Amino acid sequence: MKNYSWLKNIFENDAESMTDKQKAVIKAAVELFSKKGYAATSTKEIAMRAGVAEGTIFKQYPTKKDMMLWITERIIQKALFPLISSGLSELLAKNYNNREEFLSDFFQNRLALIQDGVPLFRIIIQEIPFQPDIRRMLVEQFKKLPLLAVAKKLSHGKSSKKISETEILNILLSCIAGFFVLRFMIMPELFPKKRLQKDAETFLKFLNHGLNI
Amino acid sequence: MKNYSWLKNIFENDAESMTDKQKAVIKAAVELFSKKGYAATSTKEIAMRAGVAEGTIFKQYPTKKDMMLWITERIIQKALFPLISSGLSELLAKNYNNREEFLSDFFQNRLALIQDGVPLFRIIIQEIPFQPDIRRMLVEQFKKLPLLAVAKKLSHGKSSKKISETEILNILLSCIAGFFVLRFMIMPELFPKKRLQKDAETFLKFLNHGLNI
Amino acid sequence: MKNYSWLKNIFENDAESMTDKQKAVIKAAVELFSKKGYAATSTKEIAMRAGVAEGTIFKQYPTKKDMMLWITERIIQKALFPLISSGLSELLAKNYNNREEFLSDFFQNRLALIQDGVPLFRIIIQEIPFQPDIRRMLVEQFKKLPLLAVAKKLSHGKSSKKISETEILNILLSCIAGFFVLRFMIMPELFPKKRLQKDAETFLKFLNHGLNI
Amino acid sequence: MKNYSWLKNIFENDAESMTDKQKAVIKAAVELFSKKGYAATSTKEIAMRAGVAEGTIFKQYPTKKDMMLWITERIIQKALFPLISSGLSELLAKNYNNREEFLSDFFQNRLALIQDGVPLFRIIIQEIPFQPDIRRMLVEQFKKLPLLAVAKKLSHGKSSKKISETEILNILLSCIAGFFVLRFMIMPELFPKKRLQKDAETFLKFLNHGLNI
DNA sequence: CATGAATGAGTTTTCATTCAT
DNA sequence: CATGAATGAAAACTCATTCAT
Repeated sequence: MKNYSWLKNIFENDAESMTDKQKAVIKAAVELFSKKGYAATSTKEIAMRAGVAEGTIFKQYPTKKDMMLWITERIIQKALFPLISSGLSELLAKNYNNREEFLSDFFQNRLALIQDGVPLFRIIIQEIPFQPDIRRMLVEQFKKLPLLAVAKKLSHGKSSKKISETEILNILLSCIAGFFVLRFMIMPELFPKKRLQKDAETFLKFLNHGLNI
Repeated sequence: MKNYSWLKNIFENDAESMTDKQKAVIKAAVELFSKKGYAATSTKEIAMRAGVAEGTIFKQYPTKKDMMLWITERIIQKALFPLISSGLSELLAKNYNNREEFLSDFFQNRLALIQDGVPLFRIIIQEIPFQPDIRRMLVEQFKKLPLLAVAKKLSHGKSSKKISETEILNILLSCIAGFFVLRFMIMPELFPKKRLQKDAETFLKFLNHGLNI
Repeated sequence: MKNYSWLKNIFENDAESMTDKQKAVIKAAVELFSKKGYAATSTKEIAMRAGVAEGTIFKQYPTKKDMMLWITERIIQKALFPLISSGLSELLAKNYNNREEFLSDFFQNRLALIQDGVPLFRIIIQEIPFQPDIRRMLVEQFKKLPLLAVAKKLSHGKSSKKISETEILNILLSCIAGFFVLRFMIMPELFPKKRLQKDAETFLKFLNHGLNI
Repeated sequence: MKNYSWLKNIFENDAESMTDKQKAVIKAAVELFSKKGYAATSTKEIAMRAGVAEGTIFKQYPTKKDMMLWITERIIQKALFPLISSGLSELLAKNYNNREEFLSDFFQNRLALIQDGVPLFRIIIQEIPFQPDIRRMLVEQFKKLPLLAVAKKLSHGKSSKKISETEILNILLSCIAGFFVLRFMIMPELFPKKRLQKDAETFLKFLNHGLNI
């Protein structure tokens, strides 16, 4: 986990305003929150892992919770949101012969990035049920995405159109969320990473067929 | 949440060996673990909500963690496992005209029960990433189920059979997990309960079509 | 200071509901607050002096401030207020030949009690400027006293009556407060306790003459 | 409190050796010590209010306590002592017809100055019980004053001379201390500032009569 | 002279757990 | 079986102070 690439994005805007120690604190916190959960991680542990004094943490964030909210906000804005939205407009503009090709483009490009971001997304998923703030932030960010346009594009398959775009979206989100949550959070032991690529392909075909309701 | 029906199942085997106070402790713990998470719930809170003295908790379980493991074990054995397995053999024995009917029978019958058990299942989902014990228990229980038989039955549709039964199972579990996790844990605000029944029907149709890979 | 008699009054209503350890906490806190001030006293110090664990303190009072307010409230209600009011109605009912006799009765009887209560009153005086709660409590208690009646009695001397009863009261309170604050809080070194009795007598004569405005 | 005039006196000797920032630190410290007390004021707060970095404070004074002692020393030497002594020799030299005139001159001239200095004197009064250094300093300064001469002058009224000059002094100090401490520290709410002038006049008359023991 | 990041000892407070009653 | 006072270790957080820049 030492060098997962999303981390640098987290500091994007603040790269210069933050010292190395401050970044080390965030890195340590992300790693520990991801591994043990927010509530089960002590500030002392974070400080030790970051190689700083405990007081240093509280210079940056008034409370432990503030730190967690800063982190989750950045994860959503700098890792999760870009992951979903990057190239979405190009994707939508492009003229696809069929839906499977579209889905494939959308999905496959993101697979490696998603895997890389798993430690970050675990934090979001873990804290979402307890932090309305995070839920609000997520909804806000999602509203900015042209998700209905995507759904519209997807409904232009052989579908008999009895199903609304919102419904398509819900189904898609449910399935994709399930695909990753099950594999990376709930039952990682049951899903070897080697098979991920192949599983994803099958899953895509399934999705494509499914949308022919 | 006052009287969700699964709770009585939890005490099934121990109904007589447990006093009312002991049951109250478990009930309070379940409610609080579900609402705030295990690590963020204090034994003092549990005692207060249960209306017992702090010491009473430790008469039944030597540690807080023991209590949690007892609870999660019971949830898996008395609520989650029965939920999935009940009537499964009858279902398998029955001769279905088509797959959709089978799926519908399987799914619809369980919808109300699932909703009822949400507070219990939340605890499992929340603690799974941090407790290998729970993961192990889950895998063990699942092995007892004729899931592959179900998958086999499902593959006898119009499917072109290019897809293995294990793959069908994985897809099904992913989608169903996603359907409920998204709705009951991650983004409850976005999915009004009134629409649950209708959403489930659409989702079923989608699953059925999807399996025609 | 080991056994100043006011302390038992502090526990009056709660004597049975409080354990020995709880009382020891209060005693230690009173002594330390009086000696070092509230803000400069740590809960660890209090616990050590009381011979209890630090956690014990917080079983009784949610915060250190709560403990201080409980203490100050009791001091006002069980030590300061009774000190002033005790026997006041009898004093007022009695027929005095002259004012000096009245003042003398009022003052002299209280001298020993005041001295005894100094450690308690120091806490009040020290915290009053920073705690509006205490000021409010004090005003409330003082309103219950027949102070204007006392002032009236005092104005029935040879006074030419150009001065209102409220003014008499203010003067009296100012002087008496000054007498004790200077001696017991500001400059104890300058006022040997041996001379207190004699000083008080002179002071009384001065007051008596002064009221002949 | 923004511009109370005594403050400039505090810097008198050091006006040139101190930078604006250093003066701002002292001003902020005085205001905060006066409002919240020394022990309850953090150096961070002082730095923020002064608009300087935290480190700046420790360039001038090695420790927080040193700063407080510097401040209290200056208050005593540059505000409290001059307040009492200014014009005292002239006052003593002057030939007064009666004592009331003398008292009035002494008292009235100082009323505005005292009011102005209240925030400064509060610090002294608050810290006196806990800082023997301050008590020593105060006694030292007071010894320089011709207070006994004042007392002698005051005893040359209609007094029957049964009372010593020291006793007169003690009485006077007690009463004056009480007058101000009650009004400006203990119970400011009960004494509207509008009435201060009139109250002082009555109080003076009372003092004058009182000294006719 | 001034800064502010960093420190680490100390403070208040929480918490799971024990045990005498 | 149940209580709740008591514990002490650990948690979150504060603070005066240092030091490299």
